[in-house]
Amino acid sequence: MTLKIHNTLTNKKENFIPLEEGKVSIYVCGVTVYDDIHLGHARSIIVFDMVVRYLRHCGYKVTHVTNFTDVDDKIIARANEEGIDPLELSARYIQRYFEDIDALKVRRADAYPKASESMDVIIDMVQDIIEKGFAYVTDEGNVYFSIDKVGDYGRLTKQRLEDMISGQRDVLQDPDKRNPMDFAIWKAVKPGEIAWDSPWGKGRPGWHIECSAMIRNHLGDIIDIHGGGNDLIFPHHENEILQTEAVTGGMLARYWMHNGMLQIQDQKMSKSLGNFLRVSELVKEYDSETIRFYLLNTHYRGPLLFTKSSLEEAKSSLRRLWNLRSELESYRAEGSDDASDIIDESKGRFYEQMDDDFNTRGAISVLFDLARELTRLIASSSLSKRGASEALGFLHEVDNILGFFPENGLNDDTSALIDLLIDVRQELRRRKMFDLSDTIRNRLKEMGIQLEDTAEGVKWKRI
RNA sequence: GCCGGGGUAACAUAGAGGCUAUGUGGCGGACUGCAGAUCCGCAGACGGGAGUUCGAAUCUCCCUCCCGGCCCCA
Repeated sequence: MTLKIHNTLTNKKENFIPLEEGKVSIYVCGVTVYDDIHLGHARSIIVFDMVVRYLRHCGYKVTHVTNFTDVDDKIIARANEEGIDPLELSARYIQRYFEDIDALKVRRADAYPKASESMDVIIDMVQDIIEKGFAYVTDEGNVYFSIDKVGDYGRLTKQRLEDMISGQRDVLQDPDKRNPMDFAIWKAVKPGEIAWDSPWGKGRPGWHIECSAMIRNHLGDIIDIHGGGNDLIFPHHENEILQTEAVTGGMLARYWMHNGMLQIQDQKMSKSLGNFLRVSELVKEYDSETIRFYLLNTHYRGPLLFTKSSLEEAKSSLRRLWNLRSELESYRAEGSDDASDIIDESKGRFYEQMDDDFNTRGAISVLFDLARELTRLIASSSLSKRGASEALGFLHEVDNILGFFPENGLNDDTSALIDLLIDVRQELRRRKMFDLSDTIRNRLKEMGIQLEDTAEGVKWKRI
């Protein structure tokens, strides 16, 4: 079974073959840090967290780099509003970013380079591009990448240059640009802006160059996977390709992966549209597992329309899987069925789905099929101990990839107290004092402990 | 205008020529003091039209609607 990845470059699913056997380098475009991250960012972050987790599960040694754009027009504007230093503002949101992704159980990347701390490599790269004849310096100290120097513009975007020009917005163009499609790789300083010294005078990097430079600096000339939201395909990723290729003469990334947009009320959720849902708010209301489940319960490339009720639905669905785990953990009967055929088949199907361009939705369906089969065996006490622990092991594997299960249980003191309450309640029930027994159950439920009366005795779990 | 992704049962989503799709919700049943959980069963589908084929939700063409991108973006 080989992993297939949909490559935006070719628009096809391709067998994944890393440059160096057993190793994968992956760069995922991060955020511009001038505000809190929203659920749309979380989708991208969690999708690529899953991708990295899965690649590691497959045995690859993965190096994952994600950047922060901490020098940018909007950061400067926001900082000026607040009357603080732009880097102070970005530092604040970087810290919040980490708080948010930690709350979502996202595993940290191996490096988080910032534009502001990568000026040397950025300036070197700009210089290199100029020297190789792909960029020019204007009198005002702007450096533009010259579109006319490349023969095949639009490889990733798959559009002809003329078509893009005709669809262009009316933006104020610098008259010094030789071609309106030329883009800035270095911007000359304007009054009140943060700036760095460069051979072309004071200024700051263009948006696209930081990624090209940081990729090269951290991962080398060519990387295996480059990821990000599909709103970055043009112009950001297109231009990254041009810059890097101008310098290295080779390709930038072998596989380009782009996640679909999260939509809310039929529009893209976006900071600039102001229709966003902060992750920091969301995690107060929903556990991270539910949010992850919601986001991964659809294919990463498709659009996802957000509604509150679909998040509620994700919550109910996920509880089913949690229930399976706690049933397996507390399983005490000694049946004879190892369920090895069911478990093996589920594993096979699960990984088949994951290998098919990370089809988490399909993989999740397999989990529910398994849950039904297994709970049936549990209910009839025919599952063997061995089968139960086998199944639990698989759920553990799944959790390692998808992050769907919470940390286990309560400490022993607490569980001893719960057991005591259960004993008392059983006695009350025996005496048919149901109002009191129900009170205990209700109060425990309020505390997040669900009691269940079953044929095999009383079970409890966290909800 | 150009490029890309979509339209699947009440809802959210997989699937991609013939095989009972998954979840949530609904209805009926089993279990229960009640609740919960779970199991069993039922209903319900592939935007519209033509074509290819023994057979199309799946392939081809046309139409239609939605969303995204076209230098603010995950």
